[in-house]
Amino acid sequence: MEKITAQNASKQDFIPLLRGLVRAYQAFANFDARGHRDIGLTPSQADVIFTLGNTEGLTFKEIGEHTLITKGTLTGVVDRLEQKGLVKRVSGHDDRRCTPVRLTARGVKLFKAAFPKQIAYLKTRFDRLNDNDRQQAIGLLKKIENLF
Amino acid sequence: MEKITAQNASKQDFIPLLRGLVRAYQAFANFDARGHRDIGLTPSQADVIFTLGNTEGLTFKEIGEHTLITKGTLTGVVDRLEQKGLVKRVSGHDDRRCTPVRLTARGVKLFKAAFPKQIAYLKTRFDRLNDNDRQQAIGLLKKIENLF
DNA sequence: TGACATTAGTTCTAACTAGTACAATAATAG
DNA sequence: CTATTATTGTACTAGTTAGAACTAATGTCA
Repeated sequence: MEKITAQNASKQDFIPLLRGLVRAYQAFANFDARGHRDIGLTPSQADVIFTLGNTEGLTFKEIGEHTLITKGTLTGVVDRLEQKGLVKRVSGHDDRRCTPVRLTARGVKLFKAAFPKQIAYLKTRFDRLNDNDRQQAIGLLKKIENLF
Repeated sequence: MEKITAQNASKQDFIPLLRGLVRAYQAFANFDARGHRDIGLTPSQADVIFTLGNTEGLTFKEIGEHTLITKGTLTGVVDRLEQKGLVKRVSGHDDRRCTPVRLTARGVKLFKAAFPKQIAYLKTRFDRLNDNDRQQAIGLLKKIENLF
């Protein structure tokens, strides 16, 4: 139970875990982003398109909960997707504060082409991890998420 | 070996792992950022200050390798830290392309106060994970990093 | 040595990011 | 019913982000 100082702080037992989490995430995120770039979408834009796929439209709140994009950011992301003609804001929700967002015909077309392609692209790498490791990792990552 | 379609793509075995990784990282990053905000630093700025602590100065390349901040971004981060008087660019490196960055006296003072505090803050949460889980997670995260 | 490639850091751009403040709407309590 | 409170999405800000083009300095090789 030694006091933490500027000298010994880096030697805490949990630091390798912290660094492992950051590096694993970054490695994945960079790889994922390379796939999106071929489609002409940013990671956030792809995240929204893929979330809206196979739905009849979702509100900003729902999209945000699924993608972890905060609402202030989401306004801009949806703006750009709307400019590209891939989604549209819809009116007529029971709660008039809510604005559902739907894929346009072009958005659906892009979704159907790009989503399976991106999943297949990711699968080539994730498949290198065996079932046992994968299951263990899922459990441990859930525990880590719940620490915070 | 079924073909991946827009319908079944979300049901691939690796998706829960992908989502677990993203959510664990985000939960950690948000918690970490709350700690930095009390110091008046952004996560990237804190990352640089903490990397420079206990060194005689590091080049942009070295800082980038440690923090995973790309060089284009790092220029701006160091600019702002220099404006705050926390770091300074130093000349005199053997390789005249290199620009070492050092903490100023104020930077050292901030580092010595803030670094142990942030580590202690993170430790309160990471300590809730037992040794066995931590060791397993470190190994699995390394495997995940190496997938990409 | 001279041509060529590589590396370090800067500059610029488009986009994302969290946070705050705000307006419109809805829910709740008295 | 009405005052207060909470929720939804937008506007705005400062800062981060990756990528590409660029300059200066270094390394390589013939």
